[in-house]
Amino acid sequence: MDGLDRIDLRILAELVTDARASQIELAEKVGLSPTACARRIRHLEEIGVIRGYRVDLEPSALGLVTTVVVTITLEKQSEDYLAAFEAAIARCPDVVSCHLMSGSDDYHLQVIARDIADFERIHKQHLSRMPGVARIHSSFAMREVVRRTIPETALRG
Amino acid sequence: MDGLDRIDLRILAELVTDARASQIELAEKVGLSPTACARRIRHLEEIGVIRGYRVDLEPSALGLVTTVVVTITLEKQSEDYLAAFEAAIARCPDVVSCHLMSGSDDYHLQVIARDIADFERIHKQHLSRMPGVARIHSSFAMREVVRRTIPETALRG
DNA sequence: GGACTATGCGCGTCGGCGTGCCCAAGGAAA
DNA sequence: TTTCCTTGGGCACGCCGACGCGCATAGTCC
Repeated sequence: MDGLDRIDLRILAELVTDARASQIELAEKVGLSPTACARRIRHLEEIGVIRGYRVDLEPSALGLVTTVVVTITLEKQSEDYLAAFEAAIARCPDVVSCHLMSGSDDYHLQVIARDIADFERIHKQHLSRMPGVARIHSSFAMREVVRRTIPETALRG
Repeated sequence: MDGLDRIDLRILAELVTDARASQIELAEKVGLSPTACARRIRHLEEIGVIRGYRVDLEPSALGLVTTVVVTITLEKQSEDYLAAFEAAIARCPDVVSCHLMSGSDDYHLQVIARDIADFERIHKQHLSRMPGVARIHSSFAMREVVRRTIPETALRG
């Protein structure tokens, strides 16, 4: 991975702040000419560091104020059980993150819903119908303290 | 919040896919004229639905392959304990999400590190020094199954 | 029927972006 | 040490396209 130098990281840091900055603005901020800057960006896109450019939406402004942390335990942790569950969970549109955890056969999910009633719907329609599930445990978030897309450490020269 | 109609949601869905699409491309996809489309986007920015535009980076391409779910319990849950902890955690650059959970005095965090050794550094330098912490429990993720910035449900007409 | 909101069209201006070429620095080999 | 080659940066040009404005219009609510 690490053909990235300080300038690349600075470019990425700027694009995290504002992905719509023109190459000219960008070039000024990182101390490069626009063409050199453009070349580096294209390179970062080609090697897959940059996956794309997305709008950053405010969930609460869309009525999504209920974050739930869900822990799911499977009945068995055989390959096919894992695969079946993961295929199913990937199709659940309310899930924003899902990780298979080590040290147990658990999955950790984050689900975002409109309210508690909406989460009940998600629970009934999706979570409780997942294949091979032994146990589901849900915890509601009262407040969001930190939200980031990537650790700041990653973009420090 | 809900002055948003189907067209607004379609615009947002397109911008989640590609925030660099020109207003002309965008307008075609949602079936509007460019000017009308631009007006709606500006409106969405003004009312705070759109927070900004960010590059989408691939953490693994930056060497960040270790996601850790951390649960932290405070000694006391008084106002000042919570405030002190939250101020401290917001300053920790490796934390990508932190929620105060209901039903207990726990915080749920997601931390992204380069590797296990890097997480040990984070643990020593930051987590174990947080004020008012009684207990820290860390679980390592083996695989990322789902990653989204916002539930797909939110943008369905 | 009047007012308001939102759309569509056409225009002009402005600025971005990409290309091609040249230059400087660093490394390797003779 | 000298020379060649490669890598990355800067400059200048020209084309193309986006953006924003103003106005006319349709649909809607009161």
